[in-house]
Amino acid sequence: MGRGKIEIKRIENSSNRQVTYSKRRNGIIKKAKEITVLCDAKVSLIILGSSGKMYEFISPGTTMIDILDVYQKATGKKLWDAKHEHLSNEIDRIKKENDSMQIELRHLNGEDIQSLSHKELMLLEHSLEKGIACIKDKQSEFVKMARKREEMLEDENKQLLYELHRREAVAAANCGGDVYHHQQQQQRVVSDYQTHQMMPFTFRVQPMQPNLHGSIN
Amino acid sequence: MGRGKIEIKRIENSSNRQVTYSKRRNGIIKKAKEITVLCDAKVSLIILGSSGKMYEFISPGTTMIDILDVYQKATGKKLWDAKHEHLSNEIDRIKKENDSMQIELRHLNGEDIQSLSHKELMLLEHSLEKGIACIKDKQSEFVKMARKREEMLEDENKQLLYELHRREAVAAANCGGDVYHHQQQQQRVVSDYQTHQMMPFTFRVQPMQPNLHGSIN
DNA sequence: AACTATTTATAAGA
DNA sequence: TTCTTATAAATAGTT
Repeated sequence: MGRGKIEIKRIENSSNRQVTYSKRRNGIIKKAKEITVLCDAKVSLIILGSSGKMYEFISPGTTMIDILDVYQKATGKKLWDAKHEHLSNEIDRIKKENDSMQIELRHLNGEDIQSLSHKELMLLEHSLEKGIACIKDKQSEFVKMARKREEMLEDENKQLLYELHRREAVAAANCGGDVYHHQQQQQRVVSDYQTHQMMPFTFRVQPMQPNLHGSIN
Repeated sequence: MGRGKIEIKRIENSSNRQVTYSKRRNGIIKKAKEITVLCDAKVSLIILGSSGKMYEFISPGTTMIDILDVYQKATGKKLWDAKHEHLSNEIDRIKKENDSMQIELRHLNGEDIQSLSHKELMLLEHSLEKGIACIKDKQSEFVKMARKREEMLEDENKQLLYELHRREAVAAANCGGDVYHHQQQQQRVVSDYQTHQMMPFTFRVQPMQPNLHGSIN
């Protein structure tokens, strides 16, 4: 289809080849568009010339991925499947692990235990009791810690109370005189007064109730 | 290019469309081959008709994967990368689920509870106790079942024992005479003797101990 | 890039 | 489907 007939073999003249490439490339893409419209066909067409520039046509209404999925199924060739097989296997493996954990959790919650044997129930119970024992341990630690803090606060209160009374006595004796005379005697407790300069405050003198039911952390 | 000019729009007549599809499909594939030879081009062409059958042409000297690699780089579109990403995300998601279940399981086993607050420990303990309660329920069912079976066996034993004594008495009276005279009186129990023909056996006369610690199932 | 002679593709008919 | 053929379309070589 041209001024002369040509053999279908590589065009040796580079610029002729380039021109022919350009013309025929457009021709093919046009044909691809036409068959898409005329015949409801799905076409994927990629053309790479020696320049490296890429030309493509994908029928509207589909995607490269759709077409390649069909291609893979039809040819049995693997494009990305091989790469994904490994990931898919990984997913399966983890999902199984997941399922068995889910079952274990349900059992530990006392759900779905209809199918368990007596022996399995015994093991389960044992496990639960071990869990409770650990938690009770931990909780008694909390209680001990609370007691200790309580005792410390109580001691501190007593000392503060003592110091307060002592100062009141000194103040009464000196009647507006040198209030700070003995202030180095009780190092730890007095240090707060040095910064607060006799700010008014209240003492807790009753021991704290152990706080077992609120959050400590 | 035919007897008449046609508009480029869907061919409504189905058989015409099919014929045109077939002709043009061959035409495009021929053109693809030609441009490959004439111009050193690399072509990937996939055509899907409404029949579902796939036609393809890949320039000799290259592969679909080669061309698609270029395609991905040129377009920035993700073909298998997209799927890859999706699978990776899926794995991440499941792994997280996995981890949290693992932690929950460890907590239920009383492990790794150092970091838990008092409140969390309370919830955990409550959950464990609920689990134990469910299991104890189930176990008491087992015990009831065992009791029931035990009672049934005990009754049966009593009846068998009674029957045995009766026969011994009859045998002593008749002294080798008609042993089977009254054998229809106790239907259910006697039926076994009919098949076993006075085989020697032992009775259990003590009640069974409840079997709570072995497997019943 | 435009032109155009010619080849090629193909629409319609058999 | 396939063949035929008139005609449309593509394009090789030219400008």
